[in-house]
Amino acid sequence: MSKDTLRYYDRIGIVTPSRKDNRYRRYSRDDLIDLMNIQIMKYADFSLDEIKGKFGFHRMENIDPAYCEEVAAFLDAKNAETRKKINHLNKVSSLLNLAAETLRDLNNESDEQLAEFVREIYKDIQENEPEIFLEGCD
Amino acid sequence: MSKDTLRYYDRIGIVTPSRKDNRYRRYSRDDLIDLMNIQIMKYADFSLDEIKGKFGFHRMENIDPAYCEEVAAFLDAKNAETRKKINHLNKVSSLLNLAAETLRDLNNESDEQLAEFVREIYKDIQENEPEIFLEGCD
DNA sequence: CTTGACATTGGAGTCAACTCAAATGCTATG
DNA sequence: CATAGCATTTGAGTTGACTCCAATGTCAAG
Repeated sequence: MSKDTLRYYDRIGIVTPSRKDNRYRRYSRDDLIDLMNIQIMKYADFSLDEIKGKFGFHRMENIDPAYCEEVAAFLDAKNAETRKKINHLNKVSSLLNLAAETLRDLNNESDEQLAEFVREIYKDIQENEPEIFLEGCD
Repeated sequence: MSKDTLRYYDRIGIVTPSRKDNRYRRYSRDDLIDLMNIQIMKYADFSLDEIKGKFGFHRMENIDPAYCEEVAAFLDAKNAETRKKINHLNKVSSLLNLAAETLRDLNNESDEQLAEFVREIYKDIQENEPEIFLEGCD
């Protein structure tokens, strides 16, 4: 992580190292553990806001089962989201495959296949835009 | 798409509808096809910049094979990227699973499993940050 | 004690893709 | 012909996670 990033995290209160009397930042072992956890969380696509809410985990004295369950549920939600993204990307990958194939081998029947697939995807897109009216559209 | 989005696309030159003498925008059939293609491209995670470069495809008179191959190669590159993302997200999903499980069932052996997996991921992260020196780090 | 290389701060800039606001123009309806 | 409800424009604001800058402070080596 860059210095600027660390200063930024300090500013927004995500990792606040202690200061000596010279005002220089000093990162404790626990701070470093926090930072490593943050890297992992970012890898898992958590926003800094989400991270800020959920993690004081190296102070492991107070393992409140209710809190654990809460966090677990949060992770589950994130996982559902993640699986949705994977689904989306799998479709994208198929689409790109088909499109490249079609481009390379024109007047193939893959043309119609591609068109069909695009229609599928178009339905997906429209589902995410509920209040669009199709009357008079063609 | 919102009006503002359409105006924005016009501004940046992605879809430029014709104007009547009243200066109102008028979208032709081809414009609409462009817009639909753009929706598909966005679904496939192309940036507007990428879209701007690569698409005049409804004017299908000039099917230059060399150009087709170029675009196909571009799609292939995008696909490789997409597969990488899928890979990443699959790992994330496993991680979230393991983490939730571990949280729900503490002092289980899944704890060590999780730790191992996190170490794996940490390697991944470090590979993307080549010039970090580990001397003296623990 | 000077110098160079760090550290500190507040504040501004960056990116993409919109989104919003204010001032003004056009048009269909009563 | 007044009015409502659209359209137009320029230009600024939004978001998240940094990134950069200038002005200043601190420290270790020579």
